[in-house]
Amino acid sequence: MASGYRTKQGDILLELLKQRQGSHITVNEVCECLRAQGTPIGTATVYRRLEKLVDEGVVNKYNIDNNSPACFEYIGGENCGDEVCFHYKCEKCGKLVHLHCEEFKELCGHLDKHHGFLLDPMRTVFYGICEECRKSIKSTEQ
Amino acid sequence: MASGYRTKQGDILLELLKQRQGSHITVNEVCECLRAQGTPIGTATVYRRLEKLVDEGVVNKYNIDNNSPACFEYIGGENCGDEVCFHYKCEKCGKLVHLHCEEFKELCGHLDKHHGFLLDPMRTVFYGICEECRKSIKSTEQ
DNA sequence: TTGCGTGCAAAGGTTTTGCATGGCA
DNA sequence: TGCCATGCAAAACCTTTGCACGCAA
Repeated sequence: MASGYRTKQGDILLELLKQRQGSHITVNEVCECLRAQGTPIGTATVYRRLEKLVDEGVVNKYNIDNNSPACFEYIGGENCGDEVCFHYKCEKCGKLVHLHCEEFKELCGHLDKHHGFLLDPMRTVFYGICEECRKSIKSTEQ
Repeated sequence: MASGYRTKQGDILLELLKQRQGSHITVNEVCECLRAQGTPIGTATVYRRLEKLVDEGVVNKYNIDNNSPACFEYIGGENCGDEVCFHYKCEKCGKLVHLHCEEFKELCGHLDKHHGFLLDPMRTVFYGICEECRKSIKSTEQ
């Protein structure tokens, strides 16, 4: 899976990502963290390594907005187990949540059979409003 | 609904968007089209007007990638009718396609009932590989 | 006349790229 | 030793912002 040379920087980056498993981190945050802990890595290198990790399926990349930086998250092919794993992002509070649900297997099957489209759950993010924000909106607006 | 002054540029932009109904267009493409037809509008103005139109619900904005420009589409509250409208983006050829399908109503309903999540079809994009690219991959790789 | 809309240019921020250097195998 | 990875700086790109001017109401 992993191609190319193994480098110290690669290990450092992967270690940080693993520590942050379950949450998301931007390239800028990665660089700041590494600088703070005394193991700085160049920005370009971080981008290049992350791109490879995304290709390998070890890391997910989320494009939340066009103007905010991309978010990365370690998944290691394990986090979501053998279930199909989706994410949804709340447009109000910004929360990103994992979803494990059989329903989505059906969705994948449907897209495959009826639309010829092979869905990539890793990269697909549902946008909308989460339960908590819906409650707070209701109680505020009325 | 529409607030503020009515201007010539606003009419021109809206007219172009209506002509492109059913497809997507970037800010850059908008500017080039208008320049080509002899009615140029400043880039900043296009951004500002589109932002308003998005707020008014007349136009949809899709952030497909972090590095590609945002796509805009005229809907006028009508285009997708009462159907739920989704998009999928091919990770290989970059194609962005509309989907109209009852299946997604069920998906919305499921997310609502079982996960408390109010899906925003306007902003949700499915990523994966389209039919044509799947065929070409098969014939190329093997 | 008032004040929003426009257009130009500049700024802001993220991501990519070129090139010389350093490190892995 | 050969080649990929790294790091710095510069470039590229999309989008936003400041400000003076023009136009709608």
